[in-house]
Amino acid sequence: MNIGDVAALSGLPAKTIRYYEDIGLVKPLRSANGYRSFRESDAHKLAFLGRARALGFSIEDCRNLMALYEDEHRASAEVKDIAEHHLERIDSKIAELKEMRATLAHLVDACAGDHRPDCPILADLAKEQSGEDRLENTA
Amino acid sequence: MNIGDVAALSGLPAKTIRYYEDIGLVKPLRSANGYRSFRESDAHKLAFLGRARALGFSIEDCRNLMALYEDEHRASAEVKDIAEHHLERIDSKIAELKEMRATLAHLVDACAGDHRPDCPILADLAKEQSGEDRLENTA
DNA sequence: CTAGGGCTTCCATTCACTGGAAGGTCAACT
DNA sequence: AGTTGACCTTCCAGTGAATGGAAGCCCTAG
Repeated sequence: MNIGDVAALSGLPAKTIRYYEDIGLVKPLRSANGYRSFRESDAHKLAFLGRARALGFSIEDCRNLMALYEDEHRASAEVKDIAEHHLERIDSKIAELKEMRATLAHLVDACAGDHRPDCPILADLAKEQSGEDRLENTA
Repeated sequence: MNIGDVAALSGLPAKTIRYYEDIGLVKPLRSANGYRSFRESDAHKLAFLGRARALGFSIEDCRNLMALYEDEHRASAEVKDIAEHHLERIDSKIAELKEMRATLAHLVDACAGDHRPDCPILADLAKEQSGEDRLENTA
């Protein structure tokens, strides 16, 4: 299979597949003409990577997950550990975004959004420092 | 004020402040010794930037928000527009993360996490393509 | 034999910093 | 006067995970 074929199969852009070879995630063979030659197993790996990335795993996580996948003697605990850590990262990211969302939604709500210059959003961004900060600076 | 002082005041690392000067977000004066010399207004700007960034606005958004902040004849509608777009981005990001979270939590839940190699997480990542994909490829 | 599509490599760019090296400056203490 | 040590300067490189583009092979169809 040429790169275009695995790209179609895995749903990954050819560019990305080349990049994955660059960083050692796949090691396709080479045809006589210099083209990358992908085996079934390479296509399978790439699909695996695509799904892991879609779940938000980092490349390093993917590397580790692949290694575990290929290790018949793995302990599922190791996989679960990676997944649980990732779940925590997702959760804190969600929490962070929700907090931003809450603040921002509040400000957007308060803003008239008309032709006049008065704007609670800008007022908030420009406000003097909050309680804790003021304490620090006054101390 | 030297850079360390505004860093303390704004809560931004000195490195970041230099970077902001680099990309034209602040324009501190220079002392005879070559040190950056920040006015009150610069410190104020940096605090503004810090808060906007903390709300997740991109640097380009920050640039525009600053410009609006400094424009007495702005229409609050312009500010609100930027904020609403950002709110949408946040919402779709949250939705995306929640979806990941749901899938991942399900898999983590199903995984024994013991010494045995059997692992639903890996099984899912390695599975043959899903319904839609199979349709596409069979066609 | 030429046009096109697919493939190759290499380099630059993205975003928003961050780290580090090499060196100048300044205030304080010996 | 000398020397720490904290602070400041510039410049270059790296982060993550690709993505864009240029220049140039390769292969097939017409």
